[in-house]
Amino acid sequence: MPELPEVETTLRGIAPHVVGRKIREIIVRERRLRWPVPAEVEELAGQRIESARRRGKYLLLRTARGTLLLHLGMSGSLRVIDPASPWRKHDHLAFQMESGRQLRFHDPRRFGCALFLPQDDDSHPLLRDLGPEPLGDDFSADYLFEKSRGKSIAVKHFIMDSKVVVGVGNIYACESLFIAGIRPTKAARKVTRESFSKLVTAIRKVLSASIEMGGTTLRDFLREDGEPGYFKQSLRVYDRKDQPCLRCKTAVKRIVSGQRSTFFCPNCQK
DNA sequence: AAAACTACCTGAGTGC
DNA sequence: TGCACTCAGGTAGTTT
Repeated sequence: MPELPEVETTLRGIAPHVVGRKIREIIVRERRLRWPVPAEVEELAGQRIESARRRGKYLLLRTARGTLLLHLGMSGSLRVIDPASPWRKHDHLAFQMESGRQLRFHDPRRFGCALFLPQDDDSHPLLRDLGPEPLGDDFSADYLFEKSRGKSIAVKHFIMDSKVVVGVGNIYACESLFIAGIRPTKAARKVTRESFSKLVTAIRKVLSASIEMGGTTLRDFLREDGEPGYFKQSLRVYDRKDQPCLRCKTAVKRIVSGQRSTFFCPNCQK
């Protein structure tokens, strides 16, 4: 599923094919995404895409007339393909570029969205309250420490809150907490500055490593689904219930926290 | 205000 | 083989 690294990979993959290029036609086959695709999206036909950027898991393609905001939800993907490619089930949108290439949006579960923003700034409600980028300078141990004071919420849930920091999904939250040696259920307010320091390092490490893997699949993902199958191999605790902890051999535990599967080593994570 | 919970959706997997 | 069921996931929106 598209986590932050995969969205970043998608951005890097599509950018050369869309930035500086004109959209000839926009085809909407299924308007019922998370929110109905507004008519303004189709009105971007004829516009040139001036830039492409990512904010959290949102992709923003700017034109002189307004900005296209895309989110891949849980099952979405964007591919640059030959326009003659047959429409697959769940291919909902297509952006036919004047270059001849076509950008196609595929999303079985339709948790993704395609919206129109009048301006390319972060004032839109979906972007306005987002926390810092985990790989940016504003994300630090001090920031997390201050932000978490007085919060009884589980630290795992805390770092998965996009108002706290963007792009940390269930899998990366589990992995980062394992590396940092922090129990996922620990109240955020009880996590020390030192532990947050380890956590920040861990989050950066996990995301960066994953982006690099995404980089490896960059060439393939234009053709295939872009699902990096080998990412699973590098997971340390996620989906490893009852298997030995890679550090101490204790059986990995699976619990449900905040209605999400949570994996941790009861010995290494205090 | 903060925390907890719900809804949205489909495909994969499981058990009968 | 097929049916009924559960689960996964991001996040906006609602309820406690």
